[in-house]
Order: sequence, then structure tokens, then C-alpha cells
Amino acid sequence: MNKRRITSKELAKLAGVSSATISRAFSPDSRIGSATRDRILSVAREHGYQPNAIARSLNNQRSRLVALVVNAIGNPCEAEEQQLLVHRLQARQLLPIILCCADHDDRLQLMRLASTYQVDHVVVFSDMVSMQDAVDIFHTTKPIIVSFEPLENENVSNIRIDGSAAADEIIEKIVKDGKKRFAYLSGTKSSWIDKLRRKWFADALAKRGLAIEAEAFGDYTYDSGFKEAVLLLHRSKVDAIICGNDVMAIGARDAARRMLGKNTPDDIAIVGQDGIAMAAWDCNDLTTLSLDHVAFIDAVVDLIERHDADLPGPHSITLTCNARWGSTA
Amino acid sequence: MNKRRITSKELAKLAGVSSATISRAFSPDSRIGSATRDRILSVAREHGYQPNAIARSLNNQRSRLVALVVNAIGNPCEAEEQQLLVHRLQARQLLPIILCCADHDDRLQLMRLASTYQVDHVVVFSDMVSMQDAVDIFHTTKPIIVSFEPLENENVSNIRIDGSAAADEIIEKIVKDGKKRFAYLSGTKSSWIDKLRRKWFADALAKRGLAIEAEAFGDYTYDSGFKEAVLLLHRSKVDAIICGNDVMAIGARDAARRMLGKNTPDDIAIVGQDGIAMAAWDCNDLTTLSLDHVAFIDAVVDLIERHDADLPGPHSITLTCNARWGSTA
DNA sequence: TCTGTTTGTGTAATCGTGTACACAATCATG
DNA sequence: CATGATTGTGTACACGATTACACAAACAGA
Repeated sequence: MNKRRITSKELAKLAGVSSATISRAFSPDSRIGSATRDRILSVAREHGYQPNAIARSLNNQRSRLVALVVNAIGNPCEAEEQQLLVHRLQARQLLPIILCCADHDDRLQLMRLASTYQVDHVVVFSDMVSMQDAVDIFHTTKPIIVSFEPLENENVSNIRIDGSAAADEIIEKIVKDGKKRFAYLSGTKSSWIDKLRRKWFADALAKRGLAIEAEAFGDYTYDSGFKEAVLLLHRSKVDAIICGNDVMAIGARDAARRMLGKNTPDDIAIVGQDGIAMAAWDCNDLTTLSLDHVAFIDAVVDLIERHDADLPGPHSITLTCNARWGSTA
Repeated sequence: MNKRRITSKELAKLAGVSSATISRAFSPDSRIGSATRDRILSVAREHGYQPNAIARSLNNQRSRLVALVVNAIGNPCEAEEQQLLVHRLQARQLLPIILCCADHDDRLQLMRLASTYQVDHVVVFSDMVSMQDAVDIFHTTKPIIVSFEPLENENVSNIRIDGSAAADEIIEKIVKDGKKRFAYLSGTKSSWIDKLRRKWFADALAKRGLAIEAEAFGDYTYDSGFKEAVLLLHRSKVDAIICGNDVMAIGARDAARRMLGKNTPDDIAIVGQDGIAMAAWDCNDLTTLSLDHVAFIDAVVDLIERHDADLPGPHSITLTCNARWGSTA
């Protein structure tokens, strides 16, 4: 119990070889007698020896650590993607370090801390950090950065999301249903992705001679969706609310029903964004502009693998969203 | 761009000192002239130098990494606690490595991988790994393990959860409302925590001359809650379902309403467990046996800090749950 | 048999820090 | 002013692996 881990040198003594041979026994393709290897692996198992990844990282300049910069873990919009990505990383023997930006006072400090661990890759989900900051902090440690936000930089790969067609489809249907006055409920005041999403819908409305009449700002949570929807519906006569994400949409739907007695889709149309699993639950049944999470994470993993294999240059992948129909619009 | 990180030796040359002095400049309390330190820090900032945490870890035998063994990231029951814990760890300059067990074929392999990174602490949320396995794998690297499951071991601290009183309260109310036939919908077939939770309710029923009449097994997801509830309600005439977690409870509630036209709480009582934020949403309004997440994570952090400061021995903390009332029971 | 290749292993340097030890310079104290 | 404590810095080694290089043994082909 509680005994210190055995080192390769100690194991070498036990197996009657040099520490170099120990190392070779654990490197798949290296010149070593198969008899020796078997003996070493057996002795290693017996003593619970495993090569120290920290020492190994120091030597090869590869940590096999990946920093995941996220807003929050609990937030379902990201959680499903995080889950998927973590799974994929683990299958490739890469370990994720989570950097949770939501309630951390000094996000840059946090990223600097992670950068000292020589992470091999960085994936930025969060829209709370400026991409330029991420590059500045991590460029000294050479990892590639995968991010939503397009940034021309030789170290940054991007996943671009295009939801304009899906937004157009959704607006088409809502307008056909007779709705005329639209509100947009943003998730943040300053996020790049939020502005992009808003533009998809604004463009679709403009095409039909309509516009976003009212606007509100929440923080991607149910409570903020609920609260802002109440305020919105009290101060303006909108009959459709496009929300920055699904969770806020659920909050807005509840607010309309509970506080103003308005039901979807007859009295008011409500649209979410993300396409989280919960949106499809029977009690929610949300109409939402949905991103294919699997395709999204496939793209991220693809970029990471490309970089892991030292293939040249950063890349850019564009994914399109699609409409997922529920009973709220 | 993309230039290799500067090392302490290179910085030493630039600042006209030895690499040892560089190291001292970054160690808060070490003998160094304040003028020298200021100069070094300034040159360091200029060149983007930060001490390499990997090398430092190798040297001090402290990685400041914490392994978080969880079932899934997306699962809301854990997500809130994870979020809180990650926040606390980050505030202490500890970085979390996530080990996601849910869909990983070889959990032990995964834990072994993490153990090679010499993590300082391990927190086991998941009930999918046997505690004994965790101890076997991590004991060679000396970290303390914080876990739900009580295990007598000098390296394991426990957080025990007691929900018996709250379960009694809840059963009391449901029985008073006239319900007589109870079903229990488990989250897993084999989990230790699931059996414990079930026992709280079974005991409360036994006290009143009642028992769990029907039983089903899901996997903590909405879909499984929905599906199992349908089967359960078709094969037996229960009028109350206690669910292994909140998400399944929401699924069960939807199933009862949608597939059998039974509403809560009049036709059927439905109870969740965990007390996740979503349970309190207006559209759910779940009665649930709730754990105080903040207190829980406080306890975890307390144990970690104690161990981080090299205070003696593992400890055990017991927390009690309380009933949170909604309109489903 | 002689030479040239292949195979298996050990030696020693390296990765980037932290720190024990040594030593010079500065300071306090009588 | 002499002496001892304190302060600031450099030198050298340790942390635990990987790997270039060297070298002996085994083996191939003529």
C-alpha cells in the first residue's frame, strides 16, 4: 500500500537488464528480443510498473494532453459534444484537461496555466475567450487550436457552422403559419457565434420584408430564458421568439405558458438552437436549428488527428445545420 | 509564430543569470534579490516564458493534476457537481483530467493510462468502476481517492450519503395522498449507490407495511426512463414510481402522460433523485430526493485540500439529503 | 573462412526544472 | 574592527523516461 511507484531503473535491476531495455520493452517497434520483452513485461506486471508519462512527455516533447476550453460542463449545449469528444480522445490515448471558463475570474490565467503543461492540442468551444488570446497564450507551446471562430493564423484550424439555410426553412414555416413579429433572445452580449446565429435569422426575415423587432440578452440558462421572455412579452407584442440556444428556448416556452398563458405554436412560436437531446424529449418537443453533433466532433477529431500525424497546415471545415421540427413552431 | 517555447536556460542567458536563478524568480519564497527577480520576470514576460509544468512535475513529484472519474459528461446528475468541482480545483491551480467511463470499453485501461500521469488526486464519481479496481490501479502513484463507495483502505476517503430521512418524508406524503403500490426504477443493475438509494425507499415503505411491488432497470437516461415506465405500467398496476435519478423520472412522467394518459400527481406519483437544476424547471417541477451539491463538493474539496497539505489519513464525511417538493408527488 | 549485415543490449546524453551545497558579499553586533 | 549571521547567486545533480551511438554476437553469402 501507498508505496512509491517503481522506476524503470529499479525494474531493470529486478529483471537483470538496463533501463534502456525496459524502455524498449514498452515501445511497440523497437529492437528487442521477444524473450526479453516477455520477461520484462511479466516482471513489470508483477510489480505494477508502468512507464511514467510525465517523464516520457518531457523527453518526447509530446504530452498527449488536450486542453478543452469550454464555457461550462453542466451546460447541455456543449455537454453532448464534450462527451463525444472526450470519448474519441480517450480511444486515441489522448487525455482531456478541462478548462472551464464560465465562472473563472481570470480565464487567461487559467489558459496560461494549462499551456505550461505542454498540451499537444487545444480545442476552444467557449465563446467567452477571444481567439486571439488563445493563440497568444498557446503559440509558444505549438499545439494546434481548433475553434469555431475563424481566424487567419497558421496555427488555428476552424470549424465553420452555416445555419443560414436551416434558419431560412424555419422562418419560412413560421411566417406561413401567420406569425409576423419576431424577437431574438441572445445568449450573450458580445459573443461572435451569437452574432452569427442572429444574422442567419435576420437575413431570412429580411428576405421576406420582415425584421427582428425586439431583442433581449440572457446567459444561455433556463432562468435567463424565462426571465427575459417575460420582460420581452410584456414590453412588445411579438408572436415569435428565436432563442440563442435550446435551454433558453425551453425557459421562454415555460414563461409564455405560465406567466402569460400563451401556448406554442398557436399563440406564439418559439425556436431553439443547438439540437440537444433534451429538446426532443416529449415534454419539450422543441423546434430547433440543429447541428449534427457527431459530424461536428468528427470534424474536430479529424483536425486533431491530422495535426497529431504532423500533416501540414491548419484547415477549415464547414458544417451546415438543419431544422429539427417540434411542436413549438 | 509556432516557435518552440523558451527554456529556463535560454532565458538565463538572456537575463545574464544562471538557470537556477530563473527558477527562484518563479518560486514565491526563495532567496533571491528583488531587483533580480523583477528583471527576470520582465524579461520572461517579454519572451513569453513560463516554467514547464511537465519538467516541474517530474522534479517535485507533484503534477497538480486531478483525475475525475465520471460516468458521462452530458449526464446532468453529475454535470452540476463536476462543474462546481472543476471550478474549485481551478481556483487552487489544480487541473482536472476527465476520465469518462460511460462508453469506454476498457475502463481499467483508461484509469491505468491516467495513473501514469502521476495525478495527485483521484475523485471517483462513477459507480461503473469498482472501488477496489481504482485502488489497485492508483495506489502505486499514492494519490488519495475520494469516492462514494465506502471502502476500508488507508488511501481512500469517502463521502457517505444518507437519504433515509428524506425518503421517509417523501413516502410519508405519497402514502398520505392515497398511493399504495410502488415501483422502483433503477438506473443500473449492479451499482452500489443504486442499491443504497433503493434501500432508503424500501425501508420507508416497510415501516408502513408496504413494499416495492414492481421493478425495472434503466440506464439513467430519459429514453430508458420513458421506455421502462411504459413497460412497467403495462405489466403492473402501480400508482407510484420512484426513479433512480431525475432524468429518468422526467422520462417516466412523460411516458405516463403521453402513452397512458396518466397525470401526476393524481393518477400516479413520480419521484426523482439528485435534485438537478432541471428538476425545478417549470415544465418539470419534480418531487425529488435532493442532495445539496454545494455541500457535496465542499466535502470533496475539503478532503482534497487536507491531502494536498499532507495531513494524515483518509477521512469520511456523511451528508444527508432532503426532499424537494414539486407537483409530481 | 572472411566479410558484411542484422539483432540485441548497454552506456551516456538529453528533456526542463528544482534544490542541496558551496561560496562570496553584505550586514549586524559587540 | 573582528566575527558570525544573512543574503544572493552559481554549480551540479536528481527527477524518470527515451534514444543516438557503440559494440558484441549471431548470421548471411561468397
